[in-house]
Amino acid sequence: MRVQLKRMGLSYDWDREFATCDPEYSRWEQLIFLRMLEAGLAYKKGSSVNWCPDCQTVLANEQVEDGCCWRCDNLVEQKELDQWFFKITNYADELLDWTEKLSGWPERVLAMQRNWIGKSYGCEIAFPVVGCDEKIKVFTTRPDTLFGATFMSLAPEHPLVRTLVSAEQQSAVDDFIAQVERQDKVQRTSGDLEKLGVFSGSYAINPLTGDQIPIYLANFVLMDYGTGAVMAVPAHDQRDFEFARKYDLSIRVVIQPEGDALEPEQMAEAHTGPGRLVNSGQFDGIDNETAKEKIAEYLDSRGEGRKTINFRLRDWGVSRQRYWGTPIPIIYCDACGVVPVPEKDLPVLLPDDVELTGEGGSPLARHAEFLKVDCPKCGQSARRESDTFDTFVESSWYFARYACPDYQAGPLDKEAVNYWMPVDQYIGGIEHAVMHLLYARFFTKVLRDLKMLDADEPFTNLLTQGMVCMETQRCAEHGWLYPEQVKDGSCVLCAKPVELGRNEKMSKSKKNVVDPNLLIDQYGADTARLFSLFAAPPEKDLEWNEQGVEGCARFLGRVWRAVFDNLELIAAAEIPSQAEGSAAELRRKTHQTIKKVTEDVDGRFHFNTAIAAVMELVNAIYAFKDGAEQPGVLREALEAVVRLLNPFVPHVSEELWQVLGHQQSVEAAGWPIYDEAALVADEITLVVQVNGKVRGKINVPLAADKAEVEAAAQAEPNVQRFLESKQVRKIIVVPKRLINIVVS
RNA sequence: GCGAGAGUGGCGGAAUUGGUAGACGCGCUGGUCUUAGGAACCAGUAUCCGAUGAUGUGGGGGUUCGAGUCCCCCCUCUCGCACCA
Repeated sequence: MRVQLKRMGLSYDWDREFATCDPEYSRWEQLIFLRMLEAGLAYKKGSSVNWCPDCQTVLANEQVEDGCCWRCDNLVEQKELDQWFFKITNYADELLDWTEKLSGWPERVLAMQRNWIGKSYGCEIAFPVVGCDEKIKVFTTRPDTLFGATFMSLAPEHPLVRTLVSAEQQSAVDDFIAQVERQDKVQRTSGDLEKLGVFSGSYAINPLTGDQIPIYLANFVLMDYGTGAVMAVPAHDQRDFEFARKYDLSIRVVIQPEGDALEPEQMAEAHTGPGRLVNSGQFDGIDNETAKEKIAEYLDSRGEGRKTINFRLRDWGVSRQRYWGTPIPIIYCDACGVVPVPEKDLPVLLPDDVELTGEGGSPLARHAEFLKVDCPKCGQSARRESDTFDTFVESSWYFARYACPDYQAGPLDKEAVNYWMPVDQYIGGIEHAVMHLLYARFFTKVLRDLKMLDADEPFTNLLTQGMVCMETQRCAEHGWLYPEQVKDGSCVLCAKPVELGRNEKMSKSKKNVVDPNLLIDQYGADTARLFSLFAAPPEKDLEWNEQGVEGCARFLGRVWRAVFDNLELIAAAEIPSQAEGSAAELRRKTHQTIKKVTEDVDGRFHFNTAIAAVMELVNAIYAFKDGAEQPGVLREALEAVVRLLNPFVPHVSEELWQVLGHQQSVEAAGWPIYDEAALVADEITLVVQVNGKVRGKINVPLAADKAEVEAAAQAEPNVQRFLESKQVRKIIVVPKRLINIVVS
């Protein structure tokens, strides 16, 4: 990896290099964990967790994509396990608030994070159960519809289900739960799943109407959102509406939209929009937004409910049953319980003699020597934690450690970290929008609260670069083919015609890949660099295209020849401070290009247009025929090309800089500065429009005033044709750009 | 369903503040040089028309002297989230 990065000529500060599996890095990571433990930001609890049977490990919610493992794409199961968690929910509000302040981040990443955090304002309401002391708590964002709650839906996993089921309904409920359990989580949350439920046999009491309402179990109610119980308002919630129709439950309209009169029997769908309250006792006539407040206050005053805020975000489960990862520095003692590893014993290192059987399960859990440890408190024999941290923990603070990679006295040298952090410009793929980028933000806030650094946020500006894509190719007999396995549209193995597939992200599995080493061997690192910057703006996917690569190689050849072909001519030439005639034009182009490239690169990252501008300058150099008269201007132009290209093609530009007669590196020459005076021409071309359509162009002196410009425009022969027998009503002059003559 | 983004030549893409739409590159066409060209250089290349010109940035309206750009409605695509109560 390092060799390849160097081969591409990338300028990393290798002095700061470290690996997150270095013992020193583990030591400080484990120390951070111990501090989090003391601060109550890390805790252990038994819960239902995401389990990937293929990886044989637990996954955080963020790491489950469409019900599948983010790494291996296998279906994720639920499993009851004791796991370590980080209290990211403590920071839910702050993480959310800052999404409004991170102006240097792409909106879609912020939107994904907001979505993930999922803050919603609502009300928690306690429903008494008939013939039982228990109350069922529900979370709702619509307390205004409480009078319309005609039944209740519980998640099948709800802890009160066992208490609530009546003897008559026992077998029906058991069947239903078994049926739901058979469905995996993807099916369960797929949206078009048929809504199914079963009556529990018990009734709750609607605290406002006093009505007894049946309690159902429903497959669409999720235990891990809200309280796992829902007050069902069929008239004003589509899901409840469908459920009520299916099981013939009563529907009560409590919100009437303006100018309409809803009747339960005639409704085809729930009314979820605004309106005024009806059938709602003392709240009748109030608009529903106001009613949300009023009813919440009323419930609060009677101790039956309170306003709450609910988050979708769950705490970050960090235990992994993998070998590769930082060991969690914890010891379990029969006498003392959960004991943190003392600081002096850090780091807890992975044993280097584990057996990787491939059978699954953590190899550490089977490693007797690793597990065996004496309790630091009582000295009796105890057992080490065999789980390791999610590797996202490592990537959550490495950027801060880069500020002080050799610091010995703690995880972070606060002074150095405060100097470097936050990172001015962070670059990463969009795939980490709600994993790495959320965890890194969380960790930064934790480290701040642990007084290890001062930054609130880790990354001021974020660029989500696109992926490199290429056409896939497939042979009926041999499957996916590497590009070099295709000759003239046929498979080299069997000569069968090759089917062209979609443009997809380069991946080994689909064989649509380019080997960087071969690419560098054939074209050189500079061509590879130039193409990847020129083909598309960095945030877009890059379509790899062999002909485009060749075009870039061709351009570098053109630059090379432009220098060598003119070398003799410019050998003794000095850079001029002004020029005449065609040389003045070239000089203007040179300085305009310096300006354009500077502005495109600095902050805008529009490398493709910057490179295009240099290409224009090179084209102008080829078109320039008066080099013999003013060789200094030619030298200036060629040197500008070389200097402007330096960040993109460092090897070629360094070489050419020497050829141009310089002793020092082109980098030492610094970035070129444009001469403001060289940008302006004496004469400028203006577009003349008549009624908004281009009818001609005129050349006028730069200093021409408005009256002169107007006169010249109207004198243009082609323009005159369109002015004949027309009345000029208005003339708009946009300085240095155009004139629009409005006629009737 | 909700949220975000996008839709411009044969292709990748430009147009930064409302001011010449299509920069630059690929591809294609023609030419020069050459034994040869898959090298290099030059010219051309949005569409329609013989031409002055007309049309043209997913579709339809609007604001404006002027709209790819601003506003409204609609269509399509990509990404993310999703029975979130």
